[in-house]
Amino acid sequence: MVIDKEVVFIRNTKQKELILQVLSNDKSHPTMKDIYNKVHALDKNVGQATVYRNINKLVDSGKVKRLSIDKDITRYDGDKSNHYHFICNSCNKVIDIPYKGINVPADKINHDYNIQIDDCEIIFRGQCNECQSAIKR
Amino acid sequence: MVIDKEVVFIRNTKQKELILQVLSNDKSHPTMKDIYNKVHALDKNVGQATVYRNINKLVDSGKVKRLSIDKDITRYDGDKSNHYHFICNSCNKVIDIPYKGINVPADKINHDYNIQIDDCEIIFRGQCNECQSAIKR
DNA sequence: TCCTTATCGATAACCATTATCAATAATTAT
DNA sequence: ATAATTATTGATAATGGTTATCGATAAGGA
Repeated sequence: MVIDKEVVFIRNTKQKELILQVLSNDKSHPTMKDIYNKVHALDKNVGQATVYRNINKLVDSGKVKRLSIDKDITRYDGDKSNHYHFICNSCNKVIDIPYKGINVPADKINHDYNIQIDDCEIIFRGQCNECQSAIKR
Repeated sequence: MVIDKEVVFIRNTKQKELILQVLSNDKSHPTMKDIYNKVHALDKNVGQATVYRNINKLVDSGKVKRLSIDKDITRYDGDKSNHYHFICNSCNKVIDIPYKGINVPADKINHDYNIQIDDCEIIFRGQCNECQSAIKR
């Protein structure tokens, strides 16, 4: 439980703008390295610590989502549309699954468990089309 | 895509049995360290590499679930009942959310996206009761 | 323009996990 | 039972993603 969250003035920096710009509406589920490479290509002076720091800030402020999809590598999602993810257990391919049709009764859960749900991440795991075929063969 | 999955004979070992026993029906969402400590208390000869190896095998065989709940630390779940998880963004407390009432149309998604869903992990994030109160104050 | 200090860039430190390898023990064949 | 094969173990080194540190820089207010 965080009690003394000291007030800090947040500054806008070129680096932060650049990183957000690179992530905005990116549907490729990039890793930190992917993001760093893109950012660094646009500005050679940006270091990777800065990318880490700003990605974390963007996640904290809800502008970007951190995906827990892959145990080995953290991915980020700048796509703000409501959707979930499927990851193939064989080839690790990630597929976006739009929100529609999935009914998560957050209000009822909030009430039943006396919690306040701010976000819901759904991860489907299994076999993609190509890997199913490869196994069947 | 894995093609040449060579056939390997799997052996039953005391260590593997012990680790599964420690994890079975454990609802505390233990970390690797938690598990290692419990196992090591029961058998001083078991090394942590062995715990890592066997946990991974148990996850692969579906006997235990690896939870992607916390970005900083991997947790495991030996509770085989259908349920999802809520984690408090402030104090990192984990609460089990039973399956009932959440409708995930896996069959329809399988059909629509031509995939085969084997597992569905849902992670709710937000504020637990105690941390909500602390913030409101 | 000056002042305060959040942020930056470079790099060291941290730590969870995996790789390596000789020794051991589980399983199969004799 | 005994021997042979080899998956697994235990110890430890290596890996790699992320964070901490720190002097320098620059954002934003006075």
